[in-house]
Amino acid sequence: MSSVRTRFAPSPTGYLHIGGARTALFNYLFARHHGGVFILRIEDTDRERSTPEAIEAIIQSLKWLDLKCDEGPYFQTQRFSLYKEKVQELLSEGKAYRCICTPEELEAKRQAAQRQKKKPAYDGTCRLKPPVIRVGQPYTVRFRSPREGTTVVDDTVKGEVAFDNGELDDLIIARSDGTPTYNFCVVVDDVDMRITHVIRGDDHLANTPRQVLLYQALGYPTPQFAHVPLILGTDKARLSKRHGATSVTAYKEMGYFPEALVNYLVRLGWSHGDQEIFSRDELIEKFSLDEVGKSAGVFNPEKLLWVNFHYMKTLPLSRLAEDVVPFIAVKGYPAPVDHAWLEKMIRTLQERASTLAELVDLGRFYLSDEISIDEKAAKKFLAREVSEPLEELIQRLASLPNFSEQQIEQAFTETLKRKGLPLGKLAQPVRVALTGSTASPGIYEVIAVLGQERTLKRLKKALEHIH
RNA sequence: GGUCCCAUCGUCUAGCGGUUAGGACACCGGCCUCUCACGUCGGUAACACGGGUUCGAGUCCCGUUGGGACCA
Repeated sequence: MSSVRTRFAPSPTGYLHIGGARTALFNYLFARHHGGVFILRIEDTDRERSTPEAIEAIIQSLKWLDLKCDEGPYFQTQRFSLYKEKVQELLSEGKAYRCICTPEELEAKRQAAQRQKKKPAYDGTCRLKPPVIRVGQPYTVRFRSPREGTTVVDDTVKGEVAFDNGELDDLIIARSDGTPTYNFCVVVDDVDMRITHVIRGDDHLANTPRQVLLYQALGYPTPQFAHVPLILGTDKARLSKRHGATSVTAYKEMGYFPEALVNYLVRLGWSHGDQEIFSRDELIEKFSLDEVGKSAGVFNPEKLLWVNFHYMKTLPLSRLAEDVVPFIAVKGYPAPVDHAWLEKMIRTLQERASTLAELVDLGRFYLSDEISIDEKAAKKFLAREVSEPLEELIQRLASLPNFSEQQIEQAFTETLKRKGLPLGKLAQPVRVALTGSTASPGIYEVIAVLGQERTLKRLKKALEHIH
């Protein structure tokens, strides 16, 4: 048994889609699990719609998700000579034939067939009577598909799926300009790259019998197929742009972690008992096509958010500090130079933010001194009766030798004891004064992170506001 | 329209002939508490329908319905 070789073969017509990312992930995990090889092949034969930007975006997204390929990227546009060679081979063996029917004729036939309620398949004019081709006359090449019998696709996920050969008409494998067509290139490439397991979206299942026939004609064994169910939007239609963000890039920009996206995506269609969170090593160890479900799944952004939140709480602070920097920049805040301070700040916020973008939003009062104070909060908490305890607190905080959380807490309790107040009576006004809002991390933490100077400045400003 | 695929809480899913049908997200309560969260405890909520097979079907078979994909 030769070693496992899988491939991910996207068409570079846009950003890497969530569904594509999951297909890539499954291929990657399957290959890694079996100690095999994961290959990236760019299917860029549609020159109209393929762009270099899309190629770059796909490669970058895979890199971000940490799905490294062992071979490739290969580009189909660089492999035309191979396809042509294979077309010639089928032609010379009589397994394919030239067809001079024009698009107009074909269209007319199709319409005639539909009028008679027959299936609009190619009628086989040139298959039955080999055409005489004049010099320079354009022709397509069609695959001579068997008329009788059935073709069975052995699929790891779906089981054995039988197709009646009578339903399959003679597929065009080369267009009149000589370029090969999709199904043909796929088969030739998968053969040439010695792909052992074709793991791809459900949407390719109906194409598969044609490909199986092509394998047979070319004289190669078929790989093992595994068609994984599609990802749907909330309305149960195939996930697309109109369902909102669907590209990997978009999630990166919204402040999601690659680990979270991978973890969410792998569980959409695959499960391992009741386990929800998997490390990369666990994924490689546990992933199996046997546990991939058959039915399509609805993409649930809220669960993804929860998974991301999990990683927010568990990823090391140094990593969070590194990742959050670009999100601070897009908001226009100055980048904190003190990495240790950034980590302290994040520690107070990480169990309150689900994304890096939200982290920055919640931490805005740390990142800028131009805080906007919520009017309602100010009215309620920055009232006259707090001015006395606030003044005392300011004095105590100002005299602290080192500004530790413990000392800060002590300053609070002593002030409160003297004034006979519960903590809430002082904590909330201070919170509003320092953060502009009634909701924030623990007040001692906030003060410790802000530091003595900034804290006193804001508290004094609030005191002025009260008077 | 033809061919093919699919069907357990709202969503992701466990289940592989005998279960009080389990977990997770979301939602709703209690506790914790300086606010917001985290955490924790508990709750609402599902086998699409109809026939079989079987002592016994969520589980096997057939049909219906519904959804999806591909081709045109």
